[in-house]
Amino acid sequence: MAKNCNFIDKLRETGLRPTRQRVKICKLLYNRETTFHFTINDLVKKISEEVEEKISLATVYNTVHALKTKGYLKEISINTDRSYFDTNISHHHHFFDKSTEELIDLSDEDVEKIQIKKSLLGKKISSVEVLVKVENE
Amino acid sequence: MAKNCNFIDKLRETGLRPTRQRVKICKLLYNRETTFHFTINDLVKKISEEVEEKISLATVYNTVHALKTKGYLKEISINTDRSYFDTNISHHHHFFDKSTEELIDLSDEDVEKIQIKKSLLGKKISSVEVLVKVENE
DNA sequence: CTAGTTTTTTAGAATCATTATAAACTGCAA
DNA sequence: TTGCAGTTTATAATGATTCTAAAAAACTAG
Repeated sequence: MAKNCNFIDKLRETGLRPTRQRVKICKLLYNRETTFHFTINDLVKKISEEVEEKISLATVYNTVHALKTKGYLKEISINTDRSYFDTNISHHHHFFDKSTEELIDLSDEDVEKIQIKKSLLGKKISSVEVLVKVENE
Repeated sequence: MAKNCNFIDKLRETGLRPTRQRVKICKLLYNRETTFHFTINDLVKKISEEVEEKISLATVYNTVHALKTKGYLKEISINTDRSYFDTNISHHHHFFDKSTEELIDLSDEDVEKIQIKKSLLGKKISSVEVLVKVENE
C-alpha cells in the first residue's frame, strides 16, 4: 500500500471492502512523506484533527488489525502499555526513546547483519527484531 | 541475587526490607536450576502451588516491580497483552515461541555481535534487545 | 436498478492487566 | 517497647483492547 496509490483497488485486492472509513484511514497512514509510527491513540487523535467524519474507536481498532493481518502494517515488539504500529513494512529495526516514548527507524543497513547461531527443533524463525532503547545523555 | 544465597541480606543491601512475602517470592524466583521466564500470572500460580501463605496480587506486582528496579529482574520487550520477566539479568537475547507464548534464552554468544551504525544526537543507548520470533515448521 | 445477502460500522458494555488507595500491619532503630 | 517509615492487603479505579448486537453500507445476482 504505497504512497499516492489507489487505496480502493489496493484494499479490494486483499479482500477488504473499501469502505469510506478504511479509505480515509489509509490516506492518513500512507499519503505522507515519512513513515508513521503510532499507537491507536495517536491515530484517533490524527483522525479527529484531519478527517471531517467521525470514525468510531472500534472501527479504528478493526481497521488497524485488518491492515496488520494483510501485511500493510507492522506491530513493533516493545514492552509498553500500548501497542505501536509502523507503516514501514520493510525489514528494519528501531530506536525507542524512553523519554519521549517515540520510535525512530533504524534501516536494515544501520544494523550489522544479525546471525543467530542457535536453532530450535521443529521451529522456524518468523522474524528477528532489534530494539535499541535510548535515553537522554 | 544468585542461587542459594541469603535473600534477607541481599534484599537489605539494596534497601528493600526482607519481608516474609519478599523472601518467599525470591526463593521461588532464584532457588532453581534454570532461569525463569514468567508473567505475573505464572508467578501467582506458582505461589499458590508452592507457598503455604497467601500473598496478595498487589504484593506480587509490587515485589516484581521492586526487583526489576533494583536490577534483579529484566523485563522483556515483546508485544503481548502481558509483561514478561526474566530472572537471568546477564546480557542476552530471546526466542519467543508464538505457538506456546514462551520465551527461550539466547545466550550472548548465540547472537553475532550487534553493531549499530547510527546514533541520535543527545541520546545514549541504554539497551539493545534482539527478539527472535519462532513458529512451528 | 433492486432485492437479498454479507460485511462493516457503531455505541456501549465487557474484559483483563495493571495501578492507585487507604487502612492495617510489620520490621527495625532508638 | 515504642514509634514510625516502609509494606501488605483488599478493593476500587484505570486504561487499552475486545466483544456484542443492531443499524448501515457494500456487493451480487437477477
